[in-house]
Amino acid sequence: MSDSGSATSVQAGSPAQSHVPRLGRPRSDEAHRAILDATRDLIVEKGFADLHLEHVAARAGVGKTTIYRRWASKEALAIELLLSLAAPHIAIGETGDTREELTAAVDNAIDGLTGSAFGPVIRALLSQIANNPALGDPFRATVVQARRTEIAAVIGRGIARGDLRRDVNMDIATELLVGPVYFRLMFGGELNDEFATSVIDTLLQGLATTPTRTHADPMKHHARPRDSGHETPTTHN
Amino acid sequence: MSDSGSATSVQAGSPAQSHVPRLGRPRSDEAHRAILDATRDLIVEKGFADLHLEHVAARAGVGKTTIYRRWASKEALAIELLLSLAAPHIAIGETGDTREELTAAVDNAIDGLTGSAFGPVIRALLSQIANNPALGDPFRATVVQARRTEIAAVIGRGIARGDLRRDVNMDIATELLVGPVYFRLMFGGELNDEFATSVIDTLLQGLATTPTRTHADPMKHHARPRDSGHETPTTHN
DNA sequence: AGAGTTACGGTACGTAGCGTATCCTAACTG
DNA sequence: CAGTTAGGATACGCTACGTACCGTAACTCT
Repeated sequence: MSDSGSATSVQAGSPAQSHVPRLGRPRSDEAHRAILDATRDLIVEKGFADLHLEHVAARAGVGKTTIYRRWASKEALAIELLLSLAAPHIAIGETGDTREELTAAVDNAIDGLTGSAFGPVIRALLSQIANNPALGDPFRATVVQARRTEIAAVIGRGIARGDLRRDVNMDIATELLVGPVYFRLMFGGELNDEFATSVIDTLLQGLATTPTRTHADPMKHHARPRDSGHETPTTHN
Repeated sequence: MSDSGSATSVQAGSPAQSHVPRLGRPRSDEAHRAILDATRDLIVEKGFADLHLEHVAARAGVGKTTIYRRWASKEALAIELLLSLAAPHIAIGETGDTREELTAAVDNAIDGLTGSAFGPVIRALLSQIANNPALGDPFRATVVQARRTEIAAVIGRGIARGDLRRDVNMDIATELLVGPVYFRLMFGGELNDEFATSVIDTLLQGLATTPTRTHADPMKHHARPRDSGHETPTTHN
């Protein structure tokens, strides 16, 4: 198993990478793709719980052996599929308009979940991601991290433009932007443009640089929201 | 908790409720509890995918038959367990302080997920909730709906006190409050008081009555009494 | 060209959990 | 008491698991 040389635990690594011509018959890229495609289709059709490698092998037209030789488990196969599906839905273009870019962040997440196989696959793998570090860690290290970075860049640009508060917590902001999307994915609700707009509308009031020092609100959160025991911004009424 | 007799589709119902003494030997409450407890322990230990009813039966000290007589499937058993675990973490007390109550909403979610078996169980069942209507529908109809209602009440009180904008969308607000919690549950991150405070801090600026207008529906809602029409701070620097 | 090496698809195997059926016993009603 | 329903236990056929083995295919090295 010289293949596992760099592989930490889960991933098999695509054979196309190895330019070093190893001994013996090389692994078939065709089989690799066929297996991933069959896995994708079967997860979408039946869900992860009813994904059986014997069926994958049959649909992909390969032997069971070929699958087991490359992936240690159903989960390992699934995470590679998941990562390959997630990639196209991360990047956010720079338009110069902060609101547009933030909306794009939410729309990106929605599109990924509704417009491709990524949605069904991640839905099927949520529990594994949340529970199984062998599957969750690579996902967090790539997909989640990439999205956080992308959104942080958007927020950074928004701050630079003067549109957003300078003390915005990037992580919290990311979670506020994307959390509702995943909430609806799990617990029901439409995932459409109107939803994205509402999230941004509601959220921007907190992210935008606003003259919060109105008469009603005695400018509590200026730099650090945690110092000086926070009296509520709840007004007296 | 579960009611009696009316076995709709998923639920089996606890026999304790039925005051009508039906014929024959009554079902054992003791066995019922033992099964649910064993299910909880095994889900926490091994996850839903590796939950096997034969193991549940063995650990609970009952026959497999007894489980199958009461629950139609592994999922049905799991949803009853889940609902019984979720109940204690929904209600939000009325303190008169809007910020406190909103924080309580987030803390409630966090406490439920970190301080009881509910967290591990729901983590294990996320995929099922998202994918399997037999499990997801009852969950949404009870737990999710209850939380939405509770938070809507908090927001309603905040509006009445003049602390929150009158045009707040209850659903969006709920998702913004709780979504980040579930996001971290799935994708990593601390679930503690500091996190809750940050979420509220960031979010309140959007929910609190502040003289900011975003972009959509320019002024179809109530006129803004306290401030002159402010420009959108979000775009076109 | 031939030897060596590795991957291929296919098949067979023991293991494990599924969900059902069947058994006899236990508990409760009338 | 008979009638009815639930209890634990066991056995069954089914399906998928993961491994081992087969003969063949593809590639490298000498």
